[in-house]
Amino acid sequence: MKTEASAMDLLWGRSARRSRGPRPLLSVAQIAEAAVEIADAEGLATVTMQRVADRFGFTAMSLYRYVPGRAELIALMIDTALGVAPSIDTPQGWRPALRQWTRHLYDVFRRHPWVTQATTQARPIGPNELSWLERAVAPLAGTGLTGAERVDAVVLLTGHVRNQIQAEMGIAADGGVHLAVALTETLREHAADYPALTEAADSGAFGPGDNDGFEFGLECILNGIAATIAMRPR
Amino acid sequence: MKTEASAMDLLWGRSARRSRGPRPLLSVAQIAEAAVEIADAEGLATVTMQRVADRFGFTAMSLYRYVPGRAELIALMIDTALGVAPSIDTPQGWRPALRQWTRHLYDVFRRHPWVTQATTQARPIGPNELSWLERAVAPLAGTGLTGAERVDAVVLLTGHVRNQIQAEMGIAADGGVHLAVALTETLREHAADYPALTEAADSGAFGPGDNDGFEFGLECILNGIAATIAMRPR
DNA sequence: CAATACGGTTTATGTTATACACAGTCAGGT
DNA sequence: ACCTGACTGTGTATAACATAAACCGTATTG
Repeated sequence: MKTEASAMDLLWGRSARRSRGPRPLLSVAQIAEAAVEIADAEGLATVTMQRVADRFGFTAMSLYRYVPGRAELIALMIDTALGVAPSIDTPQGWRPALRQWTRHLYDVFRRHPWVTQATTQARPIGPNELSWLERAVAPLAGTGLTGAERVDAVVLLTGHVRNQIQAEMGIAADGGVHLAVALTETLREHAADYPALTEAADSGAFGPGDNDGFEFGLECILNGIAATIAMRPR
Repeated sequence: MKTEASAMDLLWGRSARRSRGPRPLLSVAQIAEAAVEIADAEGLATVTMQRVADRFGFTAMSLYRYVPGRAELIALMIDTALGVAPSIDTPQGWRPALRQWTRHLYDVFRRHPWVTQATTQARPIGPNELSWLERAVAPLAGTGLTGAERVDAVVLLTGHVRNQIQAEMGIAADGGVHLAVALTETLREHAADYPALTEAADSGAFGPGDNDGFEFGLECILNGIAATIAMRPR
């Protein structure tokens, strides 16, 4: 028999405590943590049931006592990696609060870059992930935005973080060469077909310069939210 | 022998035309198109070399004459699915132009939802993908933004589209139940832990209502870009 | 015409998730 | 204090997958 608990049950700790047979030597949390460590070190693809089990000196199959399958394990990994959302210590309005929140999220994603890959598939939401949502939606109360819009605004910020991390991980990888080089070279060859990009590149768009896409985008979104709020009746 | 062309060579059509042996019965484009059809119909995971080859009545191995491996095939699929970027027919400034561009991109992603999964890994950029970038950066020329910022702004929009599609594909999938239901149910059980979210939900955040996260976010970002431009010296 | 490069196939290998049945082990009622 | 049965971890097996290597016929080129 394998675990019958759904991913949702596991995430929300609804495991029926069975007290009959031998005591389990592992726990779902332990397994998830080990998997996260592997993913942090060598990427999501290298997280196999085998490797996780090896960490404990167990066989791959033994993990199926705790987790229904690999997909559910990954869902657990995400919630484990996110951890509970940090509290925000700036009470001066929604703007600095969201700025700080976004930077916190950015840090987490930088520590666990594989999360961007893992979160692309449909998956259940765990308590930690929900806590992040909660902390971001809270400061937007009383801004005149509807509940739906408050959530949408937060989704916007999350998307920015995801996208930024991905870009940093190197959107282009042609034999290990960095995006900047690969793209600039390609652009040089096809300058006629991509005049606007070429012009942007010439003014230093892809250089390793002081450009910080994350901060630029963050302020941009915050400006946009502010503008949207401003045109709302209070 | 297999194909020695790199993904970049394939994408940019740098295939050395060999005229020696028998004529190829397939083409890289045909293969990519077939793979895209499979992914559209049944998801990226079901795109195996076997299934693609079956479409032509060939063996899986025959594909390796055209494509170095599965990763390169996926890169080709992305560029094929994107297609060449549509031209923008509104010359009234960058705002409507970018709005239209983003909606176009949104449509493409809706037609090929698997692209969001595929683009999470490091990959080479193809001519079509670059054409999309080009069309979006162009209207931002002369806005006072630096080249780097122009690209950052476009990346922002792309991230929004990606994120939105993903959300639509159902961030939560607990046995086929939709995000709205699953989340609202979870929230009800833990209302005390997530007060702000509960409040937002009560005001209709997750209902199937008239809320359109895509349009909200889009206007938000455009507002933000406008605000950023406004505080630039001309 | 002969050499050779090339397209497609056959066969094989290593990796993966996972199904299934078995053996040891421990809790709980008697 | 015992059984007894539920539950845990293991061994073995299977199927799907990507891909490597060797092979064979064919069509082009010298």
